[in-house]
Amino acid sequence: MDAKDKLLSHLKETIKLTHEEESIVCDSYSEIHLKKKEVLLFAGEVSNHMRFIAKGCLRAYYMDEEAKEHVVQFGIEGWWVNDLYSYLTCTPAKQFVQALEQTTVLQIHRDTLNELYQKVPAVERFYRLKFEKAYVALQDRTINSMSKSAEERYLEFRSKYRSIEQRVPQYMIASYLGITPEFLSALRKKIK
Amino acid sequence: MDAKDKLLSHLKETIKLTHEEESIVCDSYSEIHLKKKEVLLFAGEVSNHMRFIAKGCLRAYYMDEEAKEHVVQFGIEGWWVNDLYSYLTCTPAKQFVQALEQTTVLQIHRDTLNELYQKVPAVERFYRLKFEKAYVALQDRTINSMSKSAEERYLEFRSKYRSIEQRVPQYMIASYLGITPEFLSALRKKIK
DNA sequence: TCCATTTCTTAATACACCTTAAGATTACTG
DNA sequence: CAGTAATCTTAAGGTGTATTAAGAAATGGA
Repeated sequence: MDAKDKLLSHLKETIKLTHEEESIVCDSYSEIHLKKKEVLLFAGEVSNHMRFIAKGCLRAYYMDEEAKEHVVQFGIEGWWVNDLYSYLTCTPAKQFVQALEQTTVLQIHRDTLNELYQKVPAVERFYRLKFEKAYVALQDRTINSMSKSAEERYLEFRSKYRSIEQRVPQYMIASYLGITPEFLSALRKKIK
Repeated sequence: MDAKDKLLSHLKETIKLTHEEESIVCDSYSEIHLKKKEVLLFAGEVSNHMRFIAKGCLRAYYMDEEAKEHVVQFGIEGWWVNDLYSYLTCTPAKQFVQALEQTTVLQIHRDTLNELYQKVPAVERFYRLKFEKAYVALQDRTINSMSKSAEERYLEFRSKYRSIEQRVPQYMIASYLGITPEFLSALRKKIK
């Protein structure tokens, strides 16, 4: 199954599309190939695309004043990864988006997407739901990180994203959880 | 200026409305009066309304497993406060919304709002932008709470929301910042 | 296959923030 | 205006997580 088929079947989990609409949709996205470690979006640029992972693995992260990296999100096949903040507000991104493996991304420019909303209204509904879910996930994470211990957060991450845990380096998981790699290592030892 | 005028002028900061549209909009919202400490939304209920504060002060908070309260958001005149998660997904709210002062709220039911989107398309745009901003604010907060010390977060809160700081109890600010009231008290002493 | 790089672990010490408990203020309510 | 409730402060001692430094293990490139 090629990248565009993956996108179509992903969309069709949520909305219905006629054959004609399917081809309009396909024509609107362009396919990007990334090597491991390649950066797709740099902080400082405006994120002008919505991005779908057809294959591979990405992370979004930002750098604080002391140049330390903080992982905000991981994504694998079937996920959307972006600096939504930047995309939605047309302001410079605070986050980088980087490939952690060789990765295929389908992306659509904001202008193209707005045209697509007109041509295929169901797509607007798809993205509205997408933004809502992004909000919900973020809120869960905020509440979580403020009220649970690092150990609880790690156990939750593990049960929720087992497939991701096995694909990305531990020090990035530590960063995602908001702890140091040393402390995560200690936690893992303790839990086992 | 009465409550509905406040809502209208708030909307008109972002979108344009004809006189006819203004009256359609006004008819869609209902006015609620709350006493201090009164709860507008209980965790467990589905939040079916978008809520605008015309006067007064609200907080949104949730309770963890140990029945401790965590303040998620404050709001004063001109703000929207809600459990957006619940509203957007029609699932039971995790948060309570409670008045911290005698408060006037204008609220619109989801069904009424969806009808209003049809009648006055500019309103849909208003809310789309509202949801985007809510996302952005939440992301800022998440990043903030994970990468900054309590002292930095407090100083930032103070400069950003001076008007709120003066209206709500310190122990709620501590809760919002994710620290204990005792520690906030110590911070304040140290800073002065 | 080997070397260089990346990633993970261990352990000692340090600090940010919490817990508990008590008392001091301040704000409501009758 | 007093009494009670709500809020804020102080202080001692404890815990979770960070920092630093070093070495061990895994991975990738030549």
